[in-house]
Amino acid sequence: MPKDEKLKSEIGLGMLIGQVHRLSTKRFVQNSHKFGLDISLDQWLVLGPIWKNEGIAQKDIAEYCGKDKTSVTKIINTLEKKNLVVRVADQIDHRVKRVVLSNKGKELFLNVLPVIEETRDELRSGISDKEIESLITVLTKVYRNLISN
Amino acid sequence: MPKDEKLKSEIGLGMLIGQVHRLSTKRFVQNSHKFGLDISLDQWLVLGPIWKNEGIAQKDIAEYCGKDKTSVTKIINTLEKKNLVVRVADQIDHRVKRVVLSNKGKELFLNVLPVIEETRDELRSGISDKEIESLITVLTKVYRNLISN
DNA sequence: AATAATTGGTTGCACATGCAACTATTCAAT
DNA sequence: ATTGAATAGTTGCATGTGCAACCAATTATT
Repeated sequence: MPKDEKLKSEIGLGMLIGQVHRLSTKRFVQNSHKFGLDISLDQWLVLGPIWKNEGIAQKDIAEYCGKDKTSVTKIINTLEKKNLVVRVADQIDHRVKRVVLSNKGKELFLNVLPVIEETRDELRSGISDKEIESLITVLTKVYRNLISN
Repeated sequence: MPKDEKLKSEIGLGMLIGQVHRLSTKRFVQNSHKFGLDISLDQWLVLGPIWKNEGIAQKDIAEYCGKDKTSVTKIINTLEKKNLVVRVADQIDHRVKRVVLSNKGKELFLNVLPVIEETRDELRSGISDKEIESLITVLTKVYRNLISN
């Protein structure tokens, strides 16, 4: 009956990755609520490149956070609805839209940092740095196998 | 400009897992199309326990494949629309619905096996068994950290 | 300069997920 | 036996994803 028994016995790598992915995004949202915040992990991932690069174009956001451009469009829609970011049309190239953080967005960004920290600590609890490093190394190899489409 | 450079430099474990998860489900679907099939990875994951255990109840499917019961409900809806499975009300406990594969479902299940194999090989290409094993070991630790809610 | 190809972004459709609220049925406790 | 949990499943809402088709603006070609 213990869930990990079952998992270990009959489940492939792909499923394990799916589980961890789902559970960790869930945990992030739960933790953000504990801190009185309301943001999803994917919204956070899109906010990141905007923070680092004010006025970044949407296509660059997509590249930075590894998302499809349609996903980015839609996440920015919800960020805009929440008044966290603003879209500004580029004056030179009228196709591109540049995205800027509002004050509310900047504030939220800073407030989320402890949530990131806590979630990260929870994920890594009882796991050595060496193990995490090897995890990242191998996972990166899998990643490379996948992007070479 | 190489994507993995960017990833390695500034991206956390959570994001890496997300990337790998998304890309691998995508790859599975692409491969299923190459074999002339039309099924998603999650539909396949739900089909699995039904294959192994004809007439399994939905709540047990959820537990086997680590999904929320609402997700299972909806995936079974689409499997039923595709005529791959049938819901049968339990005659003793009128709350539970037992799910059974149709002939079409059984056929599809068998046809998907090579897709699984190919996708798996692509993911693991150039990665030693030892590395995969360590990946699974550490990922399982992360998983355990997450299920202990 | 006119046409064709490319690029940035959006929209619609189908699918998957979590949560909360809900129905219906079964089980427990008094 | 009646009332009060607990359980199995569904539904609605908000969010996120991929794909294909699309628009508008920008480059390339000739």
